[in-house]
Amino acid sequence: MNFSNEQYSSESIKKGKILQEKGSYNRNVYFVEKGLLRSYTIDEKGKEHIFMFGPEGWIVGDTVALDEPCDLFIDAMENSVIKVIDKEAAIFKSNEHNSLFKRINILQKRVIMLMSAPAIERYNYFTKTYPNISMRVSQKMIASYLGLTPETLSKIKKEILYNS
Amino acid sequence: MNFSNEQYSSESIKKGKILQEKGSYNRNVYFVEKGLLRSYTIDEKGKEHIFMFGPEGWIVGDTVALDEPCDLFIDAMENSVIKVIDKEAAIFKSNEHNSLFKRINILQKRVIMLMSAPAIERYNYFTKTYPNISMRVSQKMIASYLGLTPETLSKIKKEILYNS
DNA sequence: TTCATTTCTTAACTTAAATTAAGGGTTATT
DNA sequence: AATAACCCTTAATTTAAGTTAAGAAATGAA
Repeated sequence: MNFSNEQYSSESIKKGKILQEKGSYNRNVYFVEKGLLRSYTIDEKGKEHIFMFGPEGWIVGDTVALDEPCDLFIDAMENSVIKVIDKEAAIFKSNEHNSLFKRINILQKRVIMLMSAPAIERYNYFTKTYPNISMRVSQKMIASYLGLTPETLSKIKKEILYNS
Repeated sequence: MNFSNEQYSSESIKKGKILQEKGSYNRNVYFVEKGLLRSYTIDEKGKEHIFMFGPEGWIVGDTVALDEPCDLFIDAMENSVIKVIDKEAAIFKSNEHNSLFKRINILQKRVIMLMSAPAIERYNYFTKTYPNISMRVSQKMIASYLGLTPETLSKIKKEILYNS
């Protein structure tokens, strides 16, 4: 990675600040120094689906081609400090290979999970993978990330309590 | 990419040949010169879920770290000609950046689809994205890729006929 | 502090997709 | 050619998750 130092200047943004709108064109991605970003879609019914959380050290961005409209909204879930990075620089220069590779792996696991795991296992997988994030966001947000409704998530959590 | 020429020698494999088993360790990925590969998981119930199809020009591989067991099986769906490529070479050398970037984008769109789109839209998305592959594989395989049962896919196709 | 928003939980009901099962059609194999 | 193996479709039934609704808890704002 190594956007932690040099070259790019930090920017403080407030909770709720929108950094990218779905359908817009954006040459930037965002390195999170402090705080928490998220990327998400809104479907035809107006329902939000969180694609990724971006806590400290993460890069949040849309991997759509530079000349195509974005698939995702990006906003701040907490007051945050970020660095705005040119997408091309993030991809083609620097030692980003490893990071891209990790990103693919996370997505690979996520696709497998979404296709094959029932709600309860998705939740267990999430809490194992992101123990720190689950404390910082609402259940509604976790449900949105898992592709569930908050009601279903609530029901599942009760089940987990009883069976342990 | 550019594994089409030089350096790596081609290998002919028969339909059904297994190139990677879930849980094994594999330093290789596979460039498809001719034919069709697939990567897939098998869940606890024994059900297959196709993760990706790999027609001509694609690289099929597991993006898990080198020292971790693979998440996916890989096998040949048609008699194929492939090049076996060292995973590290594929990632860290050569002009793979662009390819990795595209791969992430495909996965990004797939995650969004799996979270937000009902069965019928998943099918429509698939036929648009892979018009050539849908002729070459069974409906069972397409269903597996979409996270549906063959029965559901059959029902959906009938609906599409009636509403057009 | 009070009022308003948003969040979480619970329950009844609905719905989309899975499961099970059976019959017909293809393709492959001996 | 005959048999087996697999594939596709259809229908009945079940199940997991979504929807709707309403009240309690928490959070935020005036």
